[in-house]
Amino acid sequence: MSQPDLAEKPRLPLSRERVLRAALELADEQGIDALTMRSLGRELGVEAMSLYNHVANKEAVLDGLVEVVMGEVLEAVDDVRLSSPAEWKPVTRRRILAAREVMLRHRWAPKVLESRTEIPAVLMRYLDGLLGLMLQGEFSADLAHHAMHAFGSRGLGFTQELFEEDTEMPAETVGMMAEQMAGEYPNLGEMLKVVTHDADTTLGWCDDQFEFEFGLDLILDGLERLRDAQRLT
Amino acid sequence: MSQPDLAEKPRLPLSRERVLRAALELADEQGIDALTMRSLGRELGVEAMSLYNHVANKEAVLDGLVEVVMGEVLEAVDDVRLSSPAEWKPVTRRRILAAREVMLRHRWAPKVLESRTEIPAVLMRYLDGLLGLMLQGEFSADLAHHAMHAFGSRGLGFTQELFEEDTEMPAETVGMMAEQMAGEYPNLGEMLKVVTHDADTTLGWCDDQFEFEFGLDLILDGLERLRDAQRLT
DNA sequence: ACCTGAACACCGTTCAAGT
DNA sequence: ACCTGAACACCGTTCAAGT
Repeated sequence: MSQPDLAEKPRLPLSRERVLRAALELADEQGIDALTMRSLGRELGVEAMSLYNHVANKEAVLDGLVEVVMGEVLEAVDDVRLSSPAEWKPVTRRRILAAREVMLRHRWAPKVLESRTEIPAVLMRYLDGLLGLMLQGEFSADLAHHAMHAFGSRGLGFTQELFEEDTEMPAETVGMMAEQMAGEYPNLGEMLKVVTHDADTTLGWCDDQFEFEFGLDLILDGLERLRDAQRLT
Repeated sequence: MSQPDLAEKPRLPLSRERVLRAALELADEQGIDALTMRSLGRELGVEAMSLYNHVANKEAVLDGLVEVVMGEVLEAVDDVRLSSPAEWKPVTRRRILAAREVMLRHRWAPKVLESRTEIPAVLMRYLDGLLGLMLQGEFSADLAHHAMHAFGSRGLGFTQELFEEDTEMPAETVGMMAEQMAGEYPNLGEMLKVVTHDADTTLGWCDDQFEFEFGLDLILDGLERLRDAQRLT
């Protein structure tokens, strides 16, 4: 057919934008390991090699994903000015939990973020905003600096997960596990026994969101105390 | 030569032990990315495929590395019994800093640990020990549970590094960077200016060990406070 | 029982060739 | 200017063949 392809799909041209959008979708739906240049090409109905016309290489794709995700974070937290220093704690708390919601939508994001060799500019922007809250909250520059380190990845809404989020289990099952475990791991066994027997205790087994907020509040409270101590001197 | 190889090196036979020792050395010296089945074979003067007679696959090698590293950690921290509950804080602190020393000797360890899909038994053993200290310190099972989550990877002596440890810089250089940065990142710029001008402030620029201990103490202090509050009820 | 060589199915990426 | 096909240099791993 020498006719111009009237019947064919418009097949909008490739672009960095489209490549990144496809990459995001792929990572969200199939995980970051499923994202290869070849699979990404397939998703776009194109050979893998065509992608190199729009992105330098795979690292550039990952950099782009970080930009997109951090963009979502920055959008979710754009309230910056405190009307009073006292607002520091609740505002910071809200901001970090908002960042966390974005991270939970893109579970691969922490891993990709961690794999960057240069600090992405979007991350700098976010950290600058977080630091701004501390300065407005009347932290000294020095204490604010330490605070940023103390937050670590928690400031972005995630923690290093030492073990995968387990599937939900009925309290009974956990109780049985406790029995089994008690032999090799006496303290874990004992803890599990108590935690699962008290009904009024934190529900069932590890609730990641609860634990995240627990750790976050521990740090926020500690920092506030240090700030107040520093003010008196 | 039909003679038996008297002159050749004894060439002690391969074994899981030897494979792991070579892997450890390779990872320590050249980084974890340089550890491939082929490079590991080369190190041992053998084809990559021979390794499969002694380890199931590459994942098994990484599992083995975790065992070795956590073994070093467990060795470094075998003091367990507290003579009094009050000892909880200093002993826990020492234990975690001892674990950190091992991690600093094997910089790839956090990444490998994080990549395990099952919780390694050696890790469980370590966590059980840490939990034991908390229980001896008269934490309730529930609070001890939350505390373990709050520690996260810090309990093992490392934090998620959002940016690589920069090379040491003279204070002047940092000062210049601050000027440059102030445009795009006003809060970071301001912080840097102050931090680098105060001579009596925390030395120079980010001291990782200092920041780690700062964050650790923040958590330990917070936990102790919660424990004492819980005791009164 | 252990080691090897060739091969397979995947990567990311280069490059000359097509349109 | 953009896309493609063949190819290269790497992975981890399988398997039949050697000793």
